[in-house]
Amino acid sequence: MTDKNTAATSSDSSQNELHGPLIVDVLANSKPGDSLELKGWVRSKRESKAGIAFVALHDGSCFDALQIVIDATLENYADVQALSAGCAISVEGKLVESEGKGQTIEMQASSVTVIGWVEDPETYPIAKKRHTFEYLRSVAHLRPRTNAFGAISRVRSVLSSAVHRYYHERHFHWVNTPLITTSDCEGAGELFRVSTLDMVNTPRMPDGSVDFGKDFFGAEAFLTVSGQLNVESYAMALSRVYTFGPTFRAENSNTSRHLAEFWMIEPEVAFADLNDNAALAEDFLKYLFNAVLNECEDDMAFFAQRVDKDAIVRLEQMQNAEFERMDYTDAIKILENCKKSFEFPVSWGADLQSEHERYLTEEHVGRPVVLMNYPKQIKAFYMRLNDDEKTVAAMDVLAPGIGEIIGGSQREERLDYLDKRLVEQGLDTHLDWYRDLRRYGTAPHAGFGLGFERLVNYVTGMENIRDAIPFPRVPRSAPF
RNA sequence: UCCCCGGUAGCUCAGUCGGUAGAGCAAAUGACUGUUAAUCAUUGGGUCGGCGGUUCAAGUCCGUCCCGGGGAGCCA
Repeated sequence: MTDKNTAATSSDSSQNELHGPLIVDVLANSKPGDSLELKGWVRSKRESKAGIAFVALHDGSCFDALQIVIDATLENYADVQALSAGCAISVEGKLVESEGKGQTIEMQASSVTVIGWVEDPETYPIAKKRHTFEYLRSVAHLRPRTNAFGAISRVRSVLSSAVHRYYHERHFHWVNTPLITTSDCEGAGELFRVSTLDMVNTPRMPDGSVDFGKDFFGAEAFLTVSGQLNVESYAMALSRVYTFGPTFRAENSNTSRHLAEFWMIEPEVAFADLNDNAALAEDFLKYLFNAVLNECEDDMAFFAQRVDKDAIVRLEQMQNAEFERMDYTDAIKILENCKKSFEFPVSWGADLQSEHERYLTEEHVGRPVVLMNYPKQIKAFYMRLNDDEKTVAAMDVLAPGIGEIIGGSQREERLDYLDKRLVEQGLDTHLDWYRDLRRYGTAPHAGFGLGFERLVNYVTGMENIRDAIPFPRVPRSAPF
């Protein structure tokens, strides 16, 4: 489809040829005296009836709006007077140094064209006032027009780009694992069924059970809960790989940290052990934080001012701090010996509760903690059994304020050990293809999963994961 | 799924002892020659989440359902 004659390939500023410059370009590159045309939406309008109107024009390309100064002598000034928040307009004019205090540069308009009116300013859901995040969730199709959701969107996009850049620079290859799977044992959570069967007249087997052989894939199918098993097969050929895509869990989880549809990043590295895995997780997170600090200065300043005053400091301090690495067994000792009284008991062999994780990362250490080597009975079948035969080479990265942000492990590469775990978990009749990876040139390998929305929240200081994804899907709610 | 809290104007909330509703913001209109969440004045705006019950009378009390928030479990 590429064509050397298209405009996009004939210029080094191709983005500008779509419809004139964006405000981000103007603020970075233009100077007083330049004439240009801008298109965007009205954030606010202040006017002095006797002769002048100020419109804050926003196009989402950056945090800032550009102030447009409009003289009453303009022939369609009545239109300008009728503008309200949300109107789409096109403005031609000349950049001038601002006489006002809030900005250094502004545009003196020579013409203003209204592209789209707001039909009823009083009921426009994004009125020129503060709104709660809770309310904005109910107008998720309009909330990107606010400062906060504009900023979240740009940070999310920059993070996503940095994820790919980080791995690309280190010769990891992006593998697009399937979203539909017929294996019901990927090891995490409840699954969403994918089916084209008639739910009213369902085909049945003689014993009355559903005949999934007649279903679209000829077998029971689900939305994936993880791309890990699939991406392991590519790690066993391309050495360094990662997935980055949507994931689905049909858990009835009603918390500020869970979504039914979320994005996950899962690197998988051949010939790596658990320590390599922990080092990768730490280096990766630091790279992402650094990217946001460098590329989203204005957006981060907004979060620090309006959402979480520590938003920037937290990421800056991370650059120098080593993540604390701690064995599960040592963590249990710390929890048992600390004076704090917990609601749930602490004992070796039990999974840590939220309150325990929070104590470790927030109070005991005060920065991210990598917890390693968990009891095998509380972890998944694919995690590598340690020499003590009691623990597996698993790790969780816990972050202050957000809890588990990464979960990963060194994988069991020895077929006999893997088979033993599969039998223990009653999965031995499945996953022959996964066993093949251990039969043909097996090798140590390790990887982890990073919840992308949890990362977005950690970076921005936002508290509810429903605000970290454009259109959140949670139990009993998938509007838009 | 469990435990708490909530649902009243476009938004955020108040509403006393049960007696048919109020504020701020937003909006509209007007005033002001440079505003910055402009300011000042005026005006309009209500199925009090749904259903049922108690009562002469319910926003208010009772039951139930729905929706939202916080926390827990599960996890990323």
